[in-house]
Amino acid sequence: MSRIDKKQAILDTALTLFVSQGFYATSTASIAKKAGVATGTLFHHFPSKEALINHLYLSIKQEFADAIQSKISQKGELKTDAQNLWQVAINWAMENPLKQEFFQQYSMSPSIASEVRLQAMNSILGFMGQLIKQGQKAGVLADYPLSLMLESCHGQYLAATRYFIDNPTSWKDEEYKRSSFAMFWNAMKA
Amino acid sequence: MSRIDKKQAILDTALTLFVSQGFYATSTASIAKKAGVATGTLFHHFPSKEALINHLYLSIKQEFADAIQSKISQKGELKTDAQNLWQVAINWAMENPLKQEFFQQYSMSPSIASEVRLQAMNSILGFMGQLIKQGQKAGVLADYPLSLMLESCHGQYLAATRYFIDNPTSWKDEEYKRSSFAMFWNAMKA
Amino acid sequence: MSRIDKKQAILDTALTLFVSQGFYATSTASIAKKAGVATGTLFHHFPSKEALINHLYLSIKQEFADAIQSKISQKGELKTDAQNLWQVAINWAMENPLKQEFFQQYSMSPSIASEVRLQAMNSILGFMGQLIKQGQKAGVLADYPLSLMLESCHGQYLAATRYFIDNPTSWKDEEYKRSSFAMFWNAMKA
Amino acid sequence: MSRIDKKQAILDTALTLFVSQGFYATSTASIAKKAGVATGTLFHHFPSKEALINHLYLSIKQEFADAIQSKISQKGELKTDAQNLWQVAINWAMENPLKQEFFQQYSMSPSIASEVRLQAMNSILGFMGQLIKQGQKAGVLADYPLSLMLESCHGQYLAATRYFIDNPTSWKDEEYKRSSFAMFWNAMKA
DNA sequence: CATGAATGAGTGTTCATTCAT
DNA sequence: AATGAATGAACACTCATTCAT
Repeated sequence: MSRIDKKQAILDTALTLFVSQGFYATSTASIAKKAGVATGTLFHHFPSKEALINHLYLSIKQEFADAIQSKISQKGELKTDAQNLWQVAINWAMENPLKQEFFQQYSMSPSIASEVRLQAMNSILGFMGQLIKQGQKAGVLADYPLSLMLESCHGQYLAATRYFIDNPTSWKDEEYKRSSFAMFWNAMKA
Repeated sequence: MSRIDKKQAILDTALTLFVSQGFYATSTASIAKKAGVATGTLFHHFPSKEALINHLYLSIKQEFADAIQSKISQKGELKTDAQNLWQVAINWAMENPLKQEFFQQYSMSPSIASEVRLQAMNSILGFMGQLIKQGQKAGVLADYPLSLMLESCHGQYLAATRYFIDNPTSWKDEEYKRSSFAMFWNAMKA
Repeated sequence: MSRIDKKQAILDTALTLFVSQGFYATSTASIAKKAGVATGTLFHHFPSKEALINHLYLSIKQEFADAIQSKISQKGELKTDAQNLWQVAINWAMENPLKQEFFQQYSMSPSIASEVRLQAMNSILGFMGQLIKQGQKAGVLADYPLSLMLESCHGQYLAATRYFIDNPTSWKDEEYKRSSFAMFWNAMKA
Repeated sequence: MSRIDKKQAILDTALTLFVSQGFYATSTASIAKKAGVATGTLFHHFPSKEALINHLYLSIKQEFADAIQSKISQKGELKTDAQNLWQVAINWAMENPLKQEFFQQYSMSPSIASEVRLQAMNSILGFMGQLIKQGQKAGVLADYPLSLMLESCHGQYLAATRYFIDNPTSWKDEEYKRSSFAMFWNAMKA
């Protein structure tokens, strides 16, 4: 196993254990053991357990942002774009349930340094903010305060993924898919 | 200080410390000290630290449910009722920011036994479920799957309180108040 | 074993182990085990290993100062007083070889906080300083700079106890006893 | 940087760090880093951390012995020779404060193997022993037991250098210089 | 020779919990 | 019921040392 493999093995194992047992109930020793490395190796790559979870948080947020932005295109028809975005975002969650679960658990938790949380939030919200402003200019979206809309979007997304991850078959059901987008869209439309 | 006072002091202090430092970063000794009781006393009232936070969770959820249900009345006009409900619910959060923050942090956290979480959830959602079903029968609310709507409601509520607790002055601003309800209502309306 | 007994057992054991193995080679666990208490108990009485050795250092210095000052009397004839002082001080060292060894090892070591070292030093040196000044005024002692004389006294005392502890039978030999005092006294006399 | 340069860099850095932080508080990694070499390199030159400090101790003792012996000459007048010796020895300490401080800290510490300490001691004391014996034969020095006098000399030297290193300007003051030698000499003279 | 990633035994310290008073 | 000293398992983290490159 190469250097990079070891680092990745630590990150992967940490993700699994943090989600299934929680941050504090997961000892660094157990991460190292399950990842197949020595305890010291974990601390060779990450200066502390805190640094490990922060790194995990940021890298997953980045991975999510990259996945979304690479797959959506703006063709002009905003509702279609939004529908596409919603589908891609929830698809990502369905394909990465562990990572999504990680967000659900740690987005509000004091285990993640608040500055890290902010930094991650802004990278995504900047992008969403642009979209919403465009929609408002075009008269398609309601003129609610931007920051409130962003928080609402985020809340709806968390709620929808929570639901579909707990009930994965529903995501294959067109009625559920359509309903979830409808609630998301109607909340914001003009 | 009487028995009951001591028990309450422990609960109050635990709430404050769990929210500001997190469950695992808060030692039972520090709770006892700040509450002005001996370390052993905490364990006379609660068999374990886990039992303490579970008790806290359930009692706050109950307090919330009581506060809501005592203040809303169903006059027949569903939208007005909903508006009233939304306002009452967010008011409660604004008046009890520590308790609301506690929900935000622990609703998704493995610190709370999942059965306790479910139990608390159902007591509130049962009530909400009734309201939504009525609205659908009356043709005022859209016919989306009930469980999905409940999750969405919950998500919107969490998002809104998150926002207003972070920006308390906005809750005095009619535009923000109206906007937040509009998003909540439009998401669900027929 | 009572509370105080446990604390004392910890101090006694720490003294023995610190002297025989050194501060860093002595684990807190080994101190606790040999003292017959749990590891946590050590930290119940001393907030840290550092605090333990500092406490040890100060309490032994105090014990030495008390022992000396209780046994010497100033009759006016300074040389006789000095001889008495020298004998009492070395006797103390011979009767407390562990404590003397502790000084030898830790008086110069960075294991003891420098402020603690200073504090201890001053309590003894204040007393010695008085004696020397009296001797100078009486014309019995040479008019060397006081601080230099104090350092020299200390050095002679450390050297003598080092020697007699390594060669305990010599302390019963009048020639050695007389010689050691002669060097001490002649160094300072007018 | 050549092999020898690297080895010297390691020794120099080790000296600095051992003195300023203590042996156990100085990690081999920190020595290597500050010396500008890899961690493994340190272990190419010294089989262990222990070996490193022992080497350091012996080489500095040797350096001291060489410096002293190269600069003193025995002209016959013992007091003058002694004065010269005292001055040269303290001068060396003043010019090599780090190395002197190293002795102060480690001469009594268990960090240095006791056999190494003895070996170093004897190389110097052998030389001093000769001088004292000559002085006694010539009737200039008192007939105290030799081993006791050697220990006393050493103690006075340590005390004097401690003082002058802490108060470097005093060493330029003739009064202090004269006083320190006077105490040293009077202690031993016949 | 030189490197630095990897190792894993060992450390100081914490803390939920117990129990004699 | 209330206390707080005592417990000891568990933890995050360190570090001298090794060895493949």
